[in-house]
Amino acid sequence: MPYSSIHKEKTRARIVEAARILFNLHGFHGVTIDMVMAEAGLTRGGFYNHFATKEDLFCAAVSSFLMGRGAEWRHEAGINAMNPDSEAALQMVQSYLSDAHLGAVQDQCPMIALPSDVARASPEVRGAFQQLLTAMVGLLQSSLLQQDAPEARQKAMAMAALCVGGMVLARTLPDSGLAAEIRAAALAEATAMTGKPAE
Amino acid sequence: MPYSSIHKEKTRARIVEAARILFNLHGFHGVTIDMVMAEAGLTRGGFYNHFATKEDLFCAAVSSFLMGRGAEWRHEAGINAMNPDSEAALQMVQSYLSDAHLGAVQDQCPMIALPSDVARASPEVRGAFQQLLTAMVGLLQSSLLQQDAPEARQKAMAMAALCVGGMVLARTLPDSGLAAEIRAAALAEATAMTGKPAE
DNA sequence: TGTACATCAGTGAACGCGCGTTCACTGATGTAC
DNA sequence: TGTACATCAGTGAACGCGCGTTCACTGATGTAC
Repeated sequence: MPYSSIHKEKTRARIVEAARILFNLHGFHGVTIDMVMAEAGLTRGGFYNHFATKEDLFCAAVSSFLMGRGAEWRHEAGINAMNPDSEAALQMVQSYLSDAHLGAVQDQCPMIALPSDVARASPEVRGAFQQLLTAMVGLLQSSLLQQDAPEARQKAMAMAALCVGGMVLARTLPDSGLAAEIRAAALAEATAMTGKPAE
Repeated sequence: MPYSSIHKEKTRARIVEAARILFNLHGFHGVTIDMVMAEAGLTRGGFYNHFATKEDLFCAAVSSFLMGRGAEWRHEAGINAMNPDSEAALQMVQSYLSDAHLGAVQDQCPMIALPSDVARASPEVRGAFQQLLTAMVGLLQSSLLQQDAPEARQKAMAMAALCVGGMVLARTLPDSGLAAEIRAAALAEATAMTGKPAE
């Protein structure tokens, strides 16, 4: 058994991380296996020791956000189901719709950077995408003051749609002033959903 | 001057229409010049009599939605700035988030079908995309009861973000039940924004 | 402890294919006479 | 009115390039003795 058993895992993780960043920047078709492997400090041919196809890599890259930046978010916000806190939902929404999140394309949520790429990808990739949304909705719902109210799930879903929609639009508009206006509007309405009792 | 002067225009329009549909279905990179020209009943080489590059075609295709299905929407809703009507905004939101709009990928709004493709395209394409959003926000704002209130524009923008975000997510999720839930949540919250006085 | 070996992660050249774009050409059609 | 001509929309073969994937090979490293 040459090479320590964790050696391959580490290499694989490096490839996935490089891919996640490059896909965010250039989209699925704009990234080549060569680019990914070079960014990971490797050469082309070795790729197929780790993944069967480019689409498998895409799937792994989308998934990886959940355990990477996604986990940071969970921690930053200090959210858990035991500690409902409307501030936590507010912070998450603010963070998601922030200048920083819009500017740091490399570390953006794939739901913003890659939605139409994923929509046309395999069910596996779309499943990974769905996990991101499910996690986000769960996080938002668990941090709503009235998290057990029947409308809580609905509100959490609408907040997620506002966040993703606001950011997808902001990322695409060439007029950054208009983009900022959209994000501000989404933030304001999402904030309104955070604390108010369900009607 | 061989061929009537409108002959070329008609051919061009046929190419753009074929492109709009194919881009919606397969994305920018998933569509080839051959596919577009064949769909328009022409052959490859003639393409460059009408467009300088594939990206020019993309721009024209995105733009064309505004005068095509977009105009229908304006008409269907019977919206104009002189006749503010909260029903009109409601109808538009319902139509945008409807099963029919999700299912008819061919005629979908490009903001739903192509956001990440456009985000990585030229400023011209992004400008065409921006016109779609501007039109949608204008339509929504002009149909709000309190359209002159300072918050009216903010509400219209948030409603647009909800509509686009809800549909982008719904189109990408593999679980159609979850997708329907997201659309319903977006619709419910957007509806709530329609009629209530600004707070 | 030291050494030969077996394994397999990684290499890099090559394959096959498809795509955007170019170009010399054809032929349908409006116009001049 | 009829006909020759000029124009240019449309054709289809070809070019050049890049990409996903394959494959025979290499060499670093853990293990057996």
